[in-house]
Parts: sequence; C-alpha cells; structure tokens
Amino acid sequence: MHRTHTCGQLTAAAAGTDVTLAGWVHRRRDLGGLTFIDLRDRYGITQIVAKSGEPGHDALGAVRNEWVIKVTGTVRERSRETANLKLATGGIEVAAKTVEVLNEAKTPPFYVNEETPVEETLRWKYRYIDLRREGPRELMRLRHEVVAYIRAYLTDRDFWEIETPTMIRSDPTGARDFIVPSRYYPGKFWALPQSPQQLKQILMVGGIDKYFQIAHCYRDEDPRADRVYEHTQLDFEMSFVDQEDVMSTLEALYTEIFRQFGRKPLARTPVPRVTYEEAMRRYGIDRPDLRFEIELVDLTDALRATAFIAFRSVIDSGGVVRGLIVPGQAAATRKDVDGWQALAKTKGAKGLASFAFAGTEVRSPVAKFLTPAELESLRIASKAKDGDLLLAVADTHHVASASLGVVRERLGPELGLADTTKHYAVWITEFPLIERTPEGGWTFAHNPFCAPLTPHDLELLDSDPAAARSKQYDFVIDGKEIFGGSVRIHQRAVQERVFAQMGVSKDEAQTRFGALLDALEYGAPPSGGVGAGIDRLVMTLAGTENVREVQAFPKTQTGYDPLLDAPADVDPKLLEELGLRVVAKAPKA
RNA sequence: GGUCCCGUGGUGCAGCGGCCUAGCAUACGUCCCUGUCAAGGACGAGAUCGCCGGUUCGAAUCCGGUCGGGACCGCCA
Repeated sequence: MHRTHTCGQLTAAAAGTDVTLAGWVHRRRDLGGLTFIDLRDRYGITQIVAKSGEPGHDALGAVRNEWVIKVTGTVRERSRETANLKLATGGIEVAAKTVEVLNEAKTPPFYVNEETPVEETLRWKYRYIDLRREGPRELMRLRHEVVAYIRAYLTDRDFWEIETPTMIRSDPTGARDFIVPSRYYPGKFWALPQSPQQLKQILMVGGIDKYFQIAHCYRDEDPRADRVYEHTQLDFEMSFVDQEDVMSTLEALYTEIFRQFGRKPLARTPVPRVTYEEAMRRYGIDRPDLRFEIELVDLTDALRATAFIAFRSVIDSGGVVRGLIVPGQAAATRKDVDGWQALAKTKGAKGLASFAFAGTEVRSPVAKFLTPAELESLRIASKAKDGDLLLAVADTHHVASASLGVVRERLGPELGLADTTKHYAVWITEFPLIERTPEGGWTFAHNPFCAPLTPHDLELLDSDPAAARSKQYDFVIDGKEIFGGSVRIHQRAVQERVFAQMGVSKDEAQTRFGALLDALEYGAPPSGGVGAGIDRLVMTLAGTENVREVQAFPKTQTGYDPLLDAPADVDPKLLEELGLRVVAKAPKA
C-alpha cells in the first residue's frame, strides 16, 4: 500500500504517530522558510507542512498543483490559533519527513480547487480532472449511495437482481432503436434495449416472483437537458400483485430514499393520488407541478349564452372554455400575454384570451365582444380577485386544458409561485389504456402491456375506446415523472385484443412480441412493476437540471463523446465481415 | 428537420465601428517572505477576439455563411 491513512481521516487522536498519505496537491502555500501543502484525495484534505531545514522542505517547495505525491511524516496537533475549523482534519497537520513524487502533472485545463463554472465540453473531455472537483465527486457519491440503498432495500425484501441482455430484438415501438449488426447473420441486427420490459415479464412467467435490475437503457432520439441516449433505470417487477401492492412497495422505498438522501423533505406523506382525468381537468397536464396550487377553472357555463363568435362556435360544437387565474398579474404586459399565448398554441390552442381584473373594471382585448354581465360571470366563475389576470382558451376539453396546462407549468418558475422548500410528490392513476394517433388510429398510452383497470374498461374498447382506463400509475415529483409502471396483461387473449385495437394483427403481434405472447400461454402470473429513471432521481435529489452532471462520462447534445472522440470510423475489414457498406458519409466525419 | 442564445490569453468574464498597442480576475513562471489555509508582495510571459467571406477609409464589434457548444420545438418515457 502506498498509504496508511486517507486524507480525510486523521484527527488529534493520531498525534505523534508516523503516517503515510498519498494524493493530489490541492494547493500550495509557500511562505519561504515554511511551506504548506493541502493534500487531497476522495476522502478529504490534509495539511502537510515543512520548515526550512526540515527534511521535506525542499521537496514540498518543488511540487505543483495536481501532482500526485506520497508523503511520510509525523501527525502533529495544531494549536488553537492555527487550527482550521473548515476542514475535518483541521485540528492536525503532517510534518513531512519524506516526499515522493509519484507523478507530475501538466497545468490542468481548468481549476480543480475552485467551484467556478467551466464550459461543459471541456469538462467532459477532461472528465478525469472534473471528477476530482468536489461538486462532481459528490454527485457520483450520491448516485452510488442511492443505488446501493435500493439494492439493499429490495434484496432485504426478497427481490432478486437479475441481468437481462443488452443485445435483444428490435421492436419499432416507441423510440428509435440503437442497432448492432450481426456477424453470424449478415444483414440482421440486434437492438439495444429501450428497457427490459418484455424480459422482465417473461421472468415473472419463469416464477422469479420478485425481480429488479439497475439496467442500462438506450434510445436513439435527440438529447435534451434531461434526457440522453443512454440512461439507467431501476427496473422492477413483482408477481401476484395488483396496483395497490406495487404502489405501496414503491412509495415506501421512495419515501425512504427522499428521507435519507433528499436535500428537501417530501411535503406530503402518504403521497396524494390524482386520477389522470382529474389531473388534466385541474392542472392540464398528467405530471402536475404541485409546488404551487393554482388550478384550471371552467368558464363554459359563464359564457353559455354569449354572442362572441370565438367562444360561441366552440361551445355550440360541444367544446368548452377553460381558464387559468394568474394571481396578481392584472398589470401583465401585452408581451407577457403573447409569450403565454405562443406557449398555449404549442398544445393546439387557437388563441389565448386575457382578462385583467383591476378594481371594478375588466380590461381585455375581447371585452368589447362580451356583455358586462358576462364579464361579471367570468369573474365569479374564475374566483378572480382584484389584481388577478384570467387567461382563457376555447377548444375541446383536452386542447383547452393542455394549452393552459403548459402555461401553468411556466408560471410557477416565472412568477416565483412555487414552494421550493419541499418536494411535492403525487401519484397519477387511471390513465387511458390507449389514445388517438395523429393519423386517427389508436396507440398505447404508456406501454402496450398495460392491463385494463377493470373488465368493464376492456369492454369499452368495443364501444368507447378513449374512455377505457388502465392500471398505469406514474409517480411525479415537482412536475417531473420520477417513475411509471403498470400491472401487466397476463392473458394472451386480452393482450391480442388490445393489440387489435391499435391495428396490430395477430400475425404482426406474433412477429414482434412472439416470445412474450407465447409465454403468456404457459401459466403467466398477474404481475406489475415500474421502470424508474435513476438519473432523473439523482437529479431531483441533488437539485440539478442537467442529466450529464449525474453521469460519469456524458455526451454532448449532438451525441458526441468528447473524451473518447466517439462515434468513430471502424476498420473496413470489420464492415466487410458484417456485410455492411457505408453508402452516405455524414459531412461531420 | 426547425427556433433562440453563446464562441475574446489555460480558465471565467468585460469590451460591441476608430479612444484596443484588446481590459479584469484567476491560473502559469521567476524572485521575496517561518504559521499559512482562496496566504501575501514584486516582476514577467501568455490571445491577430471559433473559421471563411462581405460591408467600411477602418471590424473583436455590423452582415452572410460555416463549424462547435447550450436551451427549446419536432421527436422521445
């Protein structure tokens, strides 16, 4: 061993003993006849000292920041005046007797010993230097501790951790697959899993009963601040359970995770539950941010008799007028409202009407189209207070709600409405089983294996498919989906019925999902589980908005790896063996 | 596929038509200094302002393109 102790370990109890420490030179303070070194490793910082004439003095003067050195010396208690209360080891120092340079270092491209911002690409290229910094290191620690906790927690409760392959069959469901060419089967391809969904259900058929995995998942879609090519999920499944069992198991786990690792407490436990229908009606979104309590209101009845054509026509055709109170923003500028309107339009709104309630007057671009009585009805229906602004959208219930929902999400941070001292968790339940595609067909709302909520919901596929609900449940914190899961369909006939609704024939289903469908015929137990993003969990715990911060070796927004300089060309011989020929070469290469 | 923002010594920022021979902080180098802990002091080296083209008497500064990065929409759990 190169050391007897770490740099975060020594206290006055060790005074007088000889020790050997090894680490990086964090900082050097050379006073001429007296030189100090802060020696750093993952565990902490210890001050090394040598006076003129003492054996280590010359060597300490010669080292530079980030050199790797090994120091042997005597632990010395510091006097009260010279102790450093900011360091755990600040009560002692090591008087150097010998200093061995294990490795010199070039001047680093950015600071290790300061918490100043550095351009991301540079950090990822020199991630090995970045990780020496306290902030990045502590995120790695947090991530490790959370994962270790999950493993221990689930192991204690009879779950088995089982690895599933990272090369599986491509399925054109959901996101674009990353694919890997096969050498034995030229022209055929493996796919990297977007999640181990089918495999974990098959494990349940195999009688594993309780399974989890810390699984890498891949999808080839354009990265964002909070999503990247590859992420890690806690994949989790249990047999002979219904929705309540899975939810209570996970709520217990996550409550405990937030209690142990969260910077902020959970605002409400047990975690409240809201159905999808209620979430859309009250918040206009299926992952509401409950750190602020403003809710959507219905204005249709207040305008039932209006002559204003924009509202009239919508109401006549069965639509609704929905509203959102923006507290205290009666003085909002045209520019503010335009910004919110642009946001509302991204969710399909044709426009966004605003009504400012100031004293007895109601100011609105559309005021001239409404009677005083109607304006008063709006005030009553929206419960607007003096100084409030009412935003309104007329459309179908879904479009009007969703449009105001995105505006609501924006208002929280923009107007500082959110209570940022706590985490606000909520369960969303009773999702639709299927939903309309833009082309007018049907597709699954979450994943194709989600069980109908009741037998009646399965029957609804024949009469009113959009009304059919499922045993899907999402766990949302502060407006972010932390995990989602469902109880699965465990009977082939039911699964095929759901596929049929989405226009997937029996043959096609057999081709794409044959392994799972076959398994369902050999005694599949009822089961349920979740896929829970680890990256997003750690982000939420740490309060960071950027996934790359919680990954050890991140890629850029264009999927480039600055550290390994990947993707890269491969040996043409390899292409030949694989039966591949590059037809078009991207200009970036 | 699209929109917006950014690109200036190693790092982080300022400068936004001539006053820039490009400023500040920090890092880096040399020297002084025996109780520092973001040590202090003195001196020094280091950038033709991402790249290409244009406008102009004159461009880091304005315009167009391009490359790279970031945020977002599309897409995506």
